[in-house]
Amino acid sequence: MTALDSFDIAILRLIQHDNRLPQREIGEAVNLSAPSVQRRIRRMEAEGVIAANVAQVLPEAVGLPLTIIVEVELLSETPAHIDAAKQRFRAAPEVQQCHYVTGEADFVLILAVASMSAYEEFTRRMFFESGNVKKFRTLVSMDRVKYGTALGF
Amino acid sequence: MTALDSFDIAILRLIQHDNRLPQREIGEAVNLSAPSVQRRIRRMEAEGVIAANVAQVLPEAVGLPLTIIVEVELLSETPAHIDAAKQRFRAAPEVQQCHYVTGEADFVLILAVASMSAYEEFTRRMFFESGNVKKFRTLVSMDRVKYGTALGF
DNA sequence: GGTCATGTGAAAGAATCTTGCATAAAAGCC
DNA sequence: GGCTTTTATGCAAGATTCTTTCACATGACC
Repeated sequence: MTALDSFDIAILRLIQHDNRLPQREIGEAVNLSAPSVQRRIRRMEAEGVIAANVAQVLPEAVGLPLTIIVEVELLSETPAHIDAAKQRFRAAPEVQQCHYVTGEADFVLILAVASMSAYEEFTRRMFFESGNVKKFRTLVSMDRVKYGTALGF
Repeated sequence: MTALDSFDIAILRLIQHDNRLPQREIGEAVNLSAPSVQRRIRRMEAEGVIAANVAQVLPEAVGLPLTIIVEVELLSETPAHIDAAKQRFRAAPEVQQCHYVTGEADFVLILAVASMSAYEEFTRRMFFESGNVKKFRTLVSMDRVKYGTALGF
């Protein structure tokens, strides 16, 4: 993965907020021609610097108004159990984000669910039936104050 | 905000993973003409159902390899203090996501920072100098197991 | 039945993306 | 220094995609 120069950074800064900006406009903003912008974007996509191009959907609009953050502590923390948990969480549709963390918990999950009962069902399925969860801590979001994947660079 | 039908849902399902899919291809996948797909996407953008169209940038690539999750508990929880905290967190470039939550904490932050010392500097600036933070709990991400804004619908 | 509102597809037009190519700057190498 | 190689650039043409127009179909409501 080759290093990014200031043009790449400037392009990323723009498209991480709006990836439908025409290449011509990006070019004007960063002082580059449209084809150059395009080649740089393609290169960064190929390198994985740009992980994905996505539309951000309002959770409420698709019937998932509840955002819930859960800290999960496992009983067994052997590599095999950790990996099994990762796979489980990754595969669960309710899980929007999942982090394997150091500190007082093993995992932090961010969920998008339809209701508290949907969350309860999730906890049964993912925490109790698996048999490897020691405890979990639930934090219900009242306000998604800041949301998205934009970075501060 | 008018309700979404099954076509809208099908379109969202596709573009929340790849918003550069040609309208023609989306149309073929959902059995609609390209102009129809386009009008639906426009409508959903205008209504806010589609909150944004963005490129997801790999944090490592732009010098922010550390993802840190912080739970923050405030001293004073008056509405004025809550709002002040929301503004502070929203404005901080390190803060990628911020949730105001019920439960054992007031806020959950997800940070993207360059290093542990950058994080320490952040805690000084945001937690100590503000004077309204009772305590905070730090969880450092070792693995972004699942990451993004895609929803499971 | 008639009217209105809404959504649709086909086709033309506009804008954007993509590629080929000649050139220029930078890097490596005698 | 002078040469070659590599890499990136802009221009312009071509291909693709997006956008608009328009006539038509469907269903709701009197």
